[in-house]
Amino acid sequence: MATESPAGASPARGKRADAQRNRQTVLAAAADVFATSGVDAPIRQIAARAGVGMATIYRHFPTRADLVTAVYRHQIEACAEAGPNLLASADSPFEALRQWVDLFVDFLVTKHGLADALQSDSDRFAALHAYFLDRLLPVCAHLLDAAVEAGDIRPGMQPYELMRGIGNLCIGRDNDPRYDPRRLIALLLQGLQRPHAS
Amino acid sequence: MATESPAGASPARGKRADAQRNRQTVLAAAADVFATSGVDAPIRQIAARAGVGMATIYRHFPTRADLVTAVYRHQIEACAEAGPNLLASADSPFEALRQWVDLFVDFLVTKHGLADALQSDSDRFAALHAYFLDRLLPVCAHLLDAAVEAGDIRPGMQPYELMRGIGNLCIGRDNDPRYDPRRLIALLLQGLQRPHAS
DNA sequence: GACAAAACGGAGCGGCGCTCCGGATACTAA
DNA sequence: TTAGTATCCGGAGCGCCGCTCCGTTTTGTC
Repeated sequence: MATESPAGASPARGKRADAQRNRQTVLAAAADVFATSGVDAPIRQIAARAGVGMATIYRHFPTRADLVTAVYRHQIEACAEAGPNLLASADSPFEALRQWVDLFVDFLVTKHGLADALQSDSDRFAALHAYFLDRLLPVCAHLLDAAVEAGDIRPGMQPYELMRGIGNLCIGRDNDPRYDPRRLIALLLQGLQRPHAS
Repeated sequence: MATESPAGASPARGKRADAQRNRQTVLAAAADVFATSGVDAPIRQIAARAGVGMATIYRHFPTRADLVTAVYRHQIEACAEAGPNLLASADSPFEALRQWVDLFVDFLVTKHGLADALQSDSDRFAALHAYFLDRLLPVCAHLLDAAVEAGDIRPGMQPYELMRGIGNLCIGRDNDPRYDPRRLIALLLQGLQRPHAS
């Protein structure tokens, strides 16, 4: 499955030893810097943190999106894999959807500027956007379909629109007590529910 | 009312004639450039368009937010003033709220990158954020209160959270048929409605 | 140990935000 | 009209950033 993934996964096979080492070093440094300065942090800063030249970073991760993707790959995968599990364990498909959305939101909110980057109209992050969609859209679609089929929500909601809406709501300064994306997203999901008395 | 407004309104009184002329020239150029290149367009570009030095722009509009505010001031005011009118003319307070939100969304969506700027965590736009809030938050609060009092929606929604949520949903590339912020916002408002059968 | 392929590092280029200051310009008073 | 001055203008210049190019170093192989 993961012998030779396409977008900068871990193409360590066949690479020189120092290249592999540097790749890991850069990844660790980027994770640190992203956590403190956000995913928009200057490449120079990451390079300095890693004790490495800038060209090395660009060589391993041609686009900023590639670097961000690589740093958060595991968590995105975990989120994707949680979908089917939740569907099996939750009381209802709608409850599964709600829990999955919570997972997704928690992920986005705890990463400085990740949600911003996801919706940025700058094409610097296009690959990141694409990766999120490729990986998470099918999961979301599956959950939505299940909820529709169970009669929990009414049909018509497009997965893409829902995911972008959720992502958008997570944009902004963190830790503002006046704004909690979770409350609005809960409202959104509630608006999605099929009225019980119709 | 508007004899001497605080944040760069039209402090033309007492200024030299050329300064007033340049102010208008810059405003017109900025409106053009914003429309084509978005509100993040380089200051140099606006200066060139206006046939003016950069320092002239910074002198009249110290912050980018001041320039953006000045360019869109009339439309923001119109949106603010529409609130009470809609409340008087609509069939119900909730309907007035819905129409006002539509107005607000139309305004945001038709301005390249305005919504993005509003929620940007960069403090370059802090003043813009503040101006929107100062001007529109009371209107939104009034509409919300009226709708709550009429029993249209349930209480508890904070105006600030609603406005930021709407603003956030408007972020992103324009003219994507797969994503229409209006649909999600309609869903949000629907989730806000008091269930008719309790 | 020698050799070539692979990888590295940082100087350098263009673009941008913002400031600084010598020069031009518009008002005022005589 | 003219002289004088406060006001305003313009763009060179500084620092920061993304990204690339190329001389140098490291690694693996024979």
